[in-house]
Amino acid sequence: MEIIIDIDDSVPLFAQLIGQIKKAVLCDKLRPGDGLPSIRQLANDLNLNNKTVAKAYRLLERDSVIQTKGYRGTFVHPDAKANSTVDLNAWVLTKMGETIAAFRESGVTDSEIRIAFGDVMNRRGN
Amino acid sequence: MEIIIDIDDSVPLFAQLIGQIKKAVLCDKLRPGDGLPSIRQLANDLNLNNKTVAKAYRLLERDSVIQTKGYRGTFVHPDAKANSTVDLNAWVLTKMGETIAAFRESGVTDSEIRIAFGDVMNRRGN
DNA sequence: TATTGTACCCTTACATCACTTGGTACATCT
DNA sequence: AGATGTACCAAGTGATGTAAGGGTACAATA
Repeated sequence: MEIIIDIDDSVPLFAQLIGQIKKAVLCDKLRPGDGLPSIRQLANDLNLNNKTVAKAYRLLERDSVIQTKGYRGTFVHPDAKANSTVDLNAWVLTKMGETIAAFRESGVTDSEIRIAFGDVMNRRGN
Repeated sequence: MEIIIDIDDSVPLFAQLIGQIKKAVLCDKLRPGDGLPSIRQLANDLNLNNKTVAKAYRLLERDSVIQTKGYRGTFVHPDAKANSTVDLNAWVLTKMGETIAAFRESGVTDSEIRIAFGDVMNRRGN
């Protein structure tokens, strides 16, 4: 598995990692059940921080592209290929767009929309 | 009509102005048809910038609390009292809260929500 | 004991936006 | 001429978020 990370790319490092792994899955370079490098090892290989790799892995597991089996390591999810094409962000983008469009049509200022957004996001921690 | 603006208050100046005028309407210190000071004059009286007062007036007119009659000045809206209690932001806050709650329950990261929000807001200027 | 994923602390750099102020200009009315 | 609301471009300050890094620690496994 070859992974290339470009520090100068505007795309965040963790996002690049996610993209590379998803692409590897789609190209059958990574097959369900295959083992992935440990967080620390991959971070060392790519000269990244553990936290950065851990973040990528966390997001990939949430999307069911990979599967972490505790202390035994991390593996490619059985349905990885299908889940690599699913873009959760697309649905979020659509839904968010509808909501904001409704606000704007009601005459709500962009400024007020931003304030409301900030309030809601801060009212409950992640 | 007495208006008190506190520079050291964390509440934005234009928001303070809006609040004061709405309160004056609710207390019958301002009645429908009453004339309001011109933007420039009020800005001068309160030691504010024209733009700040203009912004407050613009928002107040959007909410039908006041009515600008071109070059003849600005007046209190006939339904000002009713419209002063209506809080557009409340509806925005609720709707926004529902949308974000749906995202969170789907496992979407706060980070991703913010990115989607930023994308949508920037995709179409106000 | 070494390694696994995970969690928490704090810090840095960078970007974005809200708010405010400044100045200038316009068409319209009195 | 003077006043009205409105529009445009520009700038600085402060707050806040992301991304990334450093460091340390934990329980569970081989």
